[in-house]
Amino acid sequence: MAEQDDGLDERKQQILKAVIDTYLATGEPVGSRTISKYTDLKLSSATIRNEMADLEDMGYVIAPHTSAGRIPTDKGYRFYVDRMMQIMKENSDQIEKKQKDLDKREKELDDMRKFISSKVDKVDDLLENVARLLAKDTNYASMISTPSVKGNKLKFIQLTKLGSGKILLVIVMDGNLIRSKVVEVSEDITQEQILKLNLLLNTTLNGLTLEQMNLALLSGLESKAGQEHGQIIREVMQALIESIQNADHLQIYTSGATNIFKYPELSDSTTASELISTLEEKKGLTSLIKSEKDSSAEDGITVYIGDETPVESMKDCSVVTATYELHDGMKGTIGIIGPRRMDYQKVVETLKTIRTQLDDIFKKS
Amino acid sequence: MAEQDDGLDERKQQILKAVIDTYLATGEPVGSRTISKYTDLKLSSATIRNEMADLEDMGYVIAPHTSAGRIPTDKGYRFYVDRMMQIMKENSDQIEKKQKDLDKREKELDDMRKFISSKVDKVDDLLENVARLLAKDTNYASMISTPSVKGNKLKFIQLTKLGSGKILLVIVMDGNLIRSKVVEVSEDITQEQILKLNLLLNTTLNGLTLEQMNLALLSGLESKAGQEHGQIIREVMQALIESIQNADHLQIYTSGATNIFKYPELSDSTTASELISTLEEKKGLTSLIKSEKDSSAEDGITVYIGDETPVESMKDCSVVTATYELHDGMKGTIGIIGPRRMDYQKVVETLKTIRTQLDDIFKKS
DNA sequence: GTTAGCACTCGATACGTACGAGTGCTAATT
DNA sequence: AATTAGCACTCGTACGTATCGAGTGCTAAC
Repeated sequence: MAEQDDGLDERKQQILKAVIDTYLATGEPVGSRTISKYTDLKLSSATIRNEMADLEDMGYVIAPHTSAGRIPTDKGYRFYVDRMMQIMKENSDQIEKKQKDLDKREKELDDMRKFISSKVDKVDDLLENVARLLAKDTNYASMISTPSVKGNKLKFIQLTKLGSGKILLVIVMDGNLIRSKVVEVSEDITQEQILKLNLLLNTTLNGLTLEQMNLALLSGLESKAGQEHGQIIREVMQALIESIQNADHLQIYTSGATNIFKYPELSDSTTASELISTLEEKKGLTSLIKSEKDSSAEDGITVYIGDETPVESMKDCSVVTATYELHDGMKGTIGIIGPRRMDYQKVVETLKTIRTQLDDIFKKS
Repeated sequence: MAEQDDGLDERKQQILKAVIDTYLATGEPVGSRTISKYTDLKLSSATIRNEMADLEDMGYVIAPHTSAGRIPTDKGYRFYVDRMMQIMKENSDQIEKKQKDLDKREKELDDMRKFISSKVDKVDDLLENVARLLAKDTNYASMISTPSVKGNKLKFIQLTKLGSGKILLVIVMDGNLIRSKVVEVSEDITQEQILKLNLLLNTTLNGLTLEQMNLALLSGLESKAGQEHGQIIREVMQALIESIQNADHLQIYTSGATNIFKYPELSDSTTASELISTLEEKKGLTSLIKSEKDSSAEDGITVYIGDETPVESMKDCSVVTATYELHDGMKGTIGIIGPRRMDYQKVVETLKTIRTQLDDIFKKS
């Protein structure tokens, strides 16, 4: 019965786990008698009561009122999750999935493959669908961000004269991401000017990432081109710069916001309203998106419990996020938003699976 | 005191209007005494009571329980709205807006102009913003659909060789709508083949609407091109056909879903959940989008009250829709979803204003 | 160290009462 | 004949009280 690092002996840990497990399942405060029967450790309710009193003193559980069972505190959840993650990591090699789950996942994978092959060019639709899938599968709310394309290499730029004063600007990046725009210029541009400009742009910029095309380089290019071709060129370049800067437009898709009504503790009118609002507006979600190097969680999965979340309106929720990678450094974020008493195990597993699938998909294309 | 067409004499109409007006304002059943004081018609509560009893018999109002005031029925609302719309139409010429409103609207208009001029190419963003504006302004939920582009004329098609086996396809339509896609072909295509194909496509298709580019024409073109250029061409054409058919992808933006929590009668957990779900999923909203010629409402404004709505989950709501026009025949739909007791007058006016602004904006571009 | 037993707490539920807004009806008034 | 005053009645809401039971903390026994 050695004391653990957290000051919880083995038995306390088991009891805490039992409390959390049953609370996750039922959503109601769990009493000593329940634990006494539920667990395989042969202990009477009285003993459990004593241990639970200790756990309460240590801040892992709390009793909503005197004569109720205990529910986990954030600290309790945190301990539970950390332990779970550690165990998952240790077992990650010898994970042998249950066949049932495998079949289900395989079906989902198929669905996605089918979908993606039908509309390869529509990354947006894909992500939206993934969000939907996630929400449906987990019964929580989901979000997914478009991967950053800042690190994406430019493949091809093309200017085409459209009509008088109008130029079509098309940018193609690695992974076949396309951005296009019609640029209005004040004076007419000749066919030769366009051809020259095309050549200049492609030779100078080809293979560079959007990041590398910093303002200095571009405006240097602008003045260089300007010397040769005058005012109109400057306008085109200006539009190009804008386009490139806008190309990285971060977008977030959400789904299953109404799933939160499945959890009474979140169904309260104002809580729900705020929550759904943030999911609808999307702006508030950016703080959930992983920064470049999130060294703390090397596997890219982060769990925020209750107050830990950076999003104000999610104080009563837990949030699990994972990152997926397009290729080197181009990360997107997937997130699940649910009640504190979410099925962390399942969510983490699901996120891992989906992440892998996304990685595969993007690697292929 | 002549009997009106609806069997409601002038006084009953006034009382009905008074009931609805105050109910719209307060959201609570209104009693006879309130009316007696509120209106300018000098009548005692007893008289009002008698009249209200009549109105109840005729089905215009209903008492939620014996000792409560009356609330309007759908029939009552319908009468009210019809009358309002008629009056608005009659007065449409001599509408002199209150300066306050004008200022406010003008500010909104400015906001939109500013926004639109900054990102002319992003129709999507514009519409999303309009939805947001509407929701914020009215305190109801809003939706807006992208205008159909089936009637849009093709301005320009361009194929460009990207790399081995990859061709960039760009379609530019009237109003500078751009669709682009990367097409993968099994064999390489030569530069000359591409040039020829470009010429063929532009000469044949230029100026046609997407509608006119029916399958027959395109597949005719396909076989014609195919004779000259072989298998690869067929693949390109196939992609083109797909692109054109997908170009008209109807999209719906919604905003302010959480506004419904401002109305207790909709805040019930399941009602709200269903409602927000439909707004989130968007699919169910297509039935609100106006068909080609909705002759019944010549001004393009339609009011659905309660059960009248075609959307199942909105049985407890009222929905007001308006159409805006890009140009001939290219219509989009704007909609407001709120409680039965919505401020119909304000909503209709707001929709009319926004519609006009949208029309202006699209005519200009 | 564990457990049985017991008094105690407190939320949930049910029920009774008081209150008041609003009605319908009748009789008086204009 | 239409309007109004008056009054008994209805019913939802608020509130206080009683009961119940799940679960606790504590003490004493094992």
